[in-house]
Amino acid sequence: MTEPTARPTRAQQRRLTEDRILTAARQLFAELGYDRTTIRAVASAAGVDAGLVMHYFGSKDLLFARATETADDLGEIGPGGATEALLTSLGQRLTDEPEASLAVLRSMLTNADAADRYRTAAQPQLDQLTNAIPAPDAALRASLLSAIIHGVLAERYLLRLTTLADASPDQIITLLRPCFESLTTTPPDHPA
Amino acid sequence: MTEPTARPTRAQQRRLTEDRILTAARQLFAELGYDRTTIRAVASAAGVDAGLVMHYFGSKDLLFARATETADDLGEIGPGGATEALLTSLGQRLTDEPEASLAVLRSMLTNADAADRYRTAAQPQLDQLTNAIPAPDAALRASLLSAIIHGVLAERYLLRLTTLADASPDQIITLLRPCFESLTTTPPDHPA
DNA sequence: GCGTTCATTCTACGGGCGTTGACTGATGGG
DNA sequence: CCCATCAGTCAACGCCCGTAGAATGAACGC
Repeated sequence: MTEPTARPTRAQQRRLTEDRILTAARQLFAELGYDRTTIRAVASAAGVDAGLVMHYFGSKDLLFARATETADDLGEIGPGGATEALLTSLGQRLTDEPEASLAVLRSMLTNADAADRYRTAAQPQLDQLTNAIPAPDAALRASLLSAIIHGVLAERYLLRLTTLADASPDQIITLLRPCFESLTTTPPDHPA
Repeated sequence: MTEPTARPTRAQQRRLTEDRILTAARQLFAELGYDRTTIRAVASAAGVDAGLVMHYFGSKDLLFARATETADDLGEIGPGGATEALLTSLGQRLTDEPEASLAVLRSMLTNADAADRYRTAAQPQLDQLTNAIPAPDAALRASLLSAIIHGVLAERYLLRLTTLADASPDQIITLLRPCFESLTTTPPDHPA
């Protein structure tokens, strides 16, 4: 009987190496942004040669696309449940921010392709959110909510405004709840 | 009598050229961010040689610092007037966003040095805002307000999320007012 | 066992970058 | 009128980047 951990098959090895590369890439893209992240740096962080990264991923752009593939979903949004769905999602992203999400966030701003890719990927979620908001300007409200969430994440993780970086997710969520509520619900009509 | 527009003195000429360079730099930094903006591109947009830009500004970093010098002030904030002060300032920036401000916004999110410089520059305003908020967690509230504003500006001008890019300042401000109010005022106590 | 596939490395290229310093020619003060 | 000053150009540097392709040696199918 062969040791189970003995020698990885070639396919396993390949998958392992690709994963190491992707992990390193996510970390560096998140930390430095697209431009300042070099293939050589990714390779060396993953303990391989730059040529291998090219061989496996084809180009820096493709590596970036693979590294930032992400499927953060809001899940089902019941009617009126938009606020809680958003707060839950935000809470998660404030607790353990996945590197990939940060990489997207940072790189959207420097890489036009990343921005496009993000726009396309985020549209369904934005639509879903829009549908959950009972207001004529639901689409704009949804955009504002998205902007607020990104703003908070950006200042916490990218800009590292200390007050915001040190705050607990609970504090932030408590303060933001009324905000989200006012945007997800139409105020009772009382004209002029 | 000499023609007033005849021949600019050497000092005038210098000032004019520096201005052309700074304008071009602001535009490019805002559009492309720090890394993708090259001195050569700035120079050619200003109609001069790259060497001249170095000669006048010393380095790319210094050029960036000069191009993004900005003094957007909130003005005096009376007690309880924080919401209106913020909305007014936001309204202005939604109407005619100056290039310099966009350059800062884009670059601070993608360049660590720019982020540092911004943090320092913005601290006084953040403090001012903090002092205008009557709550124990005023500092965090101020940070959140700043995050919201930046989030909205970023998605409107940098990411160009269409819904947000097309909306009128008034619409945005109307939707955001309750948000700002909930963050600048402590809700009436009603424990447990 | 053998030939092939494939993970991985090495070397090298062309290009663009920030930056430098020598150069040129107009300007302007004494 | 002359000479120092200064706006502005030009060519070159060293560096690092993304990328290509040949070389190597172990893993694997037959």
